[in-house]
Amino acid sequence: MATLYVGNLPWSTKAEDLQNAFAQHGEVLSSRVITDRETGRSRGFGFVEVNDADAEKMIAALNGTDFGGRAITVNEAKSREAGQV
DNA sequence: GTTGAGCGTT
Repeated sequence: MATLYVGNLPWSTKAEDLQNAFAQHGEVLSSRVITDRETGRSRGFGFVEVNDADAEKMIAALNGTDFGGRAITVNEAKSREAGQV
């Protein structure tokens, strides 16, 4: 699988919103919206875990597209664990 | 009741 970074999200975006949007373009394994740990507010970005074979297509399909009124940024995520070779 | 580049949590 692959992890996708999703940025420029509206404050009101939820994990299920990402899952719904990405599921239309590929196989979504899981999704997560990053919220402030101390306040609980959305940080305006998140991550979507998808099938590795569909990751590129989903990035191309959703990167720069309108989401809740904002053009979101979608890229392959780089992070703390897993996904790095 | 806010903000706007950036890469999360066991």
